[in-house]
Amino acid sequence: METTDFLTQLNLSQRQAVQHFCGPMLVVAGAGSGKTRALTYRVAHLIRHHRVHPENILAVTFTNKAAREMKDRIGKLFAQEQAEAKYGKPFLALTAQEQTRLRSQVYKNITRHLWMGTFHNLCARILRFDINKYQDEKKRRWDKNFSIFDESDAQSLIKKIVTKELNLDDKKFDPRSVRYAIGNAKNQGMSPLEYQRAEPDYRGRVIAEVYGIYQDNLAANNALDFDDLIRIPVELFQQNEQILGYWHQHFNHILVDEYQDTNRTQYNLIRFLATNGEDPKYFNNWENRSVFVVGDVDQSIYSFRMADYTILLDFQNDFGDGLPDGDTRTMIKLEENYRSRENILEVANKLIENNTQRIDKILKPTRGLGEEIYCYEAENELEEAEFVCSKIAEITDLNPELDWGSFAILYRTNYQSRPLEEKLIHYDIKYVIIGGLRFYERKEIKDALAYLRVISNPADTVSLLRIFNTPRRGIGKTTIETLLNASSQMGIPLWEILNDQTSINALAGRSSKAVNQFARIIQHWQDEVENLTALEILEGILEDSGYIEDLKKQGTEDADNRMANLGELCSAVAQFQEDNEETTLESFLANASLASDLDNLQEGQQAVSLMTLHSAKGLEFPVVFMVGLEQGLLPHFRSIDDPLSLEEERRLCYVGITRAQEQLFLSYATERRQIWGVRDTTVPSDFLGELPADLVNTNAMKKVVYRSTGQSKKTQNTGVKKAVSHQIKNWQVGDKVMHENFGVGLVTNIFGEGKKISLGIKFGKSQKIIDPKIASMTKLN
DNA sequence: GAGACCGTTATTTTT
DNA sequence: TAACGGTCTC
Repeated sequence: METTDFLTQLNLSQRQAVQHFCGPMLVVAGAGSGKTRALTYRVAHLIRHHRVHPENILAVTFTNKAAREMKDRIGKLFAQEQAEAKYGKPFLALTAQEQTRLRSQVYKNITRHLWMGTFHNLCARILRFDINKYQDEKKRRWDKNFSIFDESDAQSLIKKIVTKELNLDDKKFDPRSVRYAIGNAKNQGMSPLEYQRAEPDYRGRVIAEVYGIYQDNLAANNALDFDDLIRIPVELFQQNEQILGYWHQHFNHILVDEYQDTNRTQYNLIRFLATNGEDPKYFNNWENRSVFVVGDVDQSIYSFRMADYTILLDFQNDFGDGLPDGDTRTMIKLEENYRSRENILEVANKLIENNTQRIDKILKPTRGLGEEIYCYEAENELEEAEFVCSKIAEITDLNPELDWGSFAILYRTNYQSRPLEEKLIHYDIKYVIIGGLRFYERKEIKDALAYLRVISNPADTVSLLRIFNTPRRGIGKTTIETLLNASSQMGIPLWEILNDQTSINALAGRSSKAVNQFARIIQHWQDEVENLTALEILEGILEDSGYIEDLKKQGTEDADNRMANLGELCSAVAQFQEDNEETTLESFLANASLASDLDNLQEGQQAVSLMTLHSAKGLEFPVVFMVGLEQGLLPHFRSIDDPLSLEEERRLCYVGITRAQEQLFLSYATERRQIWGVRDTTVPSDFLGELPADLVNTNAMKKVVYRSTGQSKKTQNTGVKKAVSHQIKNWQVGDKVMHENFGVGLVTNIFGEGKKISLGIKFGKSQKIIDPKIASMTKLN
């Protein structure tokens, strides 16, 4: 339990960080160096020692989970302190009732007032106050009930614009890359018009046009996407000195965690708030004011989301005194690692040394040497999964104190979870998947939220269309088209038409009864929005809309599953209401769109955690398995040719390694199911070669029990497979191939043997002779 | 208006 | 391989 005089529990650098009061400060914090602790204690120290009001502290975390945990820890610190002040004994010695009383008091007086959350969360909060004062270059406006569109909402909206509204070829203007370009523009603070000026060629003009229509659509739906949540406050601050002044005054102390993963817009937001819009170089009014950022360039893994670690590298020149490491008063390095065993750290240190883009820093061990690090070569991804499972079983047998919650399996891409799941089930090991198909992206959850959104924000036509005929209530394409047509010609949201019975009767023809009934249900719950809690509305609308009944009627396993998920959603709403002492629909919705799957990761759940390396950032586990260490997977093939992207892949690997406290297992498969169910041979990751050979045991691991899955695979050359298997395939007449230029073909002849083999292949009508070592061609099964 | 069927196409990472 | 979207039929 953490005691009140927390300063004594810190090392010198940590203490310096915690005691920092005013002015800028950069904390360079390596993995496992106790930076969360430093952040937590500093917030507590500001409140307790410097008498800063919690309301005046803005703390940005990378996930909601991190924010919740930090609030929780701060709450505990104060509860402890007050237990001693009031009752003269430690918190845990109080009765349960006294404990609850104290904790809710601390919540009411302190933690509740902190502005602590992700950029998106905090900005959404700011916008609920001020978005009605914003209008963009085309006079588009929003009001405080705005919906937040997630990535898939945004994507399908853009697809609709590209294919339906502009009649463009979605091969040439792939909605995903268009979305990416728009996101890019937004994160550089560019409006559609500015983008058009910056990219005047044909493609740029088209994208600018899509961007403009996209913003029209968002505004018409009273909706924002993730990027807008941050971009709009920044623009608002630029436009309006008074609003900026207000928030600048409000947030005296700004803390940012994971600063290496902020992007330009987020940086601008911080800069505006900290210096009231002035150039940080010349800003010197730091009285009662600070910017305190914590980060680690070696763990910057979000450049695909426009994160830019040079923002961290520039901090010293930007806000700081710019002095060299020895003399500076605006930078502290935390290098002692309290998490991992020495050999794990050494492997991590050696790996990351290969990167050029860094601040010089090593992880210093404090915990002594640990178990040997193993690297296992599997034949394929199923056997790799087999290895992981049998190791978990073996380790839990030998160490009764470890439960399944002590293990994590980390991979590069979500689809790698499948074979692992299969084997975990086979071994009867309990597991949780973090990420993948996220809870809030499931169909039934999105449907339920769409109902809630329409109730809260009737202008949200995207959500309205989602549920209009879900469950089936006999409203078809023609009816919807007629109604939509009317709404666009009159320039009003679809709901305005549905809200009026006469309009429905005039337009909907045969379906008017069904449409009217639907409209009445929505109206009913809209009327109750002020009187009822979010939970009551959710349960009511699920029943009223016939959604639950429809699922019950189906009676399939899938439908049962969906019902269970809806039940879980109800519990989530209940939980939210309890945690936040806030029961309005509006506040729940604001939160739900931004919730991530990581939020569901509960400690002490006694299940093995499966997640991507990205999701694993900030977490730690006694035993870590990193699977799929192959060229093309880690590093991912899309990053392999670009040196800077390759460095990011290396950081990703580094993040994975540094999650392990006691023991680390690495593995790769020599043959892997790739795309379209086609098997292919693989090459071990280059990163493995960068690890110190004397610390990683690559032998000794083959004797894992292999539980046969049915087909016995006979490979002739197991011993040398690693070196040559990606070059030599055993070709036979009748093999099918996929050729990059000629498509699918059938092997009809084989000429020569061994390395000098050539193949006669029939592609449709034409016959060709091809050297398989040179051709870009893969063998199909 | 609903459901079946077939062909196409996609896998990086996430707030 | 699997999931999705478009088309066709009743």
